[in-house]
Amino acid sequence: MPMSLPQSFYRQSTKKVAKELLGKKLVRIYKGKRISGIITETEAYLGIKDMACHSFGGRMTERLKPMYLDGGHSYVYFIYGMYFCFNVVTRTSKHPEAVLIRALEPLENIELMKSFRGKDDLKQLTTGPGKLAQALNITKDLNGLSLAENQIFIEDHSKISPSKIVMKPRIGIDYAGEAKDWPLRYYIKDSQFISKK
DNA sequence: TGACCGATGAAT
DNA sequence: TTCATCGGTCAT
Repeated sequence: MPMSLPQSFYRQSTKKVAKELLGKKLVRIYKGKRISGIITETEAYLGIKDMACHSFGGRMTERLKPMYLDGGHSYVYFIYGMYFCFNVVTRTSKHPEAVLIRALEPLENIELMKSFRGKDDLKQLTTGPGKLAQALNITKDLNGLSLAENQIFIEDHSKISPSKIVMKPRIGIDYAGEAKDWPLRYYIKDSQFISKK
């Protein structure tokens, strides 16, 4: 029986967590059913010194509260008036950093994902942060939760060797000054389930 | 109370 | 490459 990752996993450096989340399984429990996928793409957001990060400069508002929880909590935010993005909070409450989950390879209850997405194409179900949130029915209800609880959590699955991890600049943050070029986007080389090529 | 805008997606 | 999109956020 797989177990969800220990709290200690999330309290490591944000870059390390972002890389090591690749190959692990994101599990959402919906009405008693498991909806899951293998994490194929992530992005690290490095807190107060990272202009692309919501908590840049130490900003602290109602929306950002989950980022100031200890590592191992969820941070779900709403964007573009229609999508949710799912993040894993890292390190400790003194460091408002997180990892955005950008893409999954569908695994369990794929039919349920198709119905939530309103699409049949496997490649269109979870290849993007907004898409995967929709496929797993992730909404604001799941914001600020401990990943040790049983609504949404992450299980160990397969180890991705460093040679299979591609590093690139992050998506959609052109406004972020020098941080826009930092190679904080990670994905599994040759995976068919990536948000952009 | 309301002006502003985005860690996107889909179509082209 | 372009653009629809609109609720939430945050400063007032």
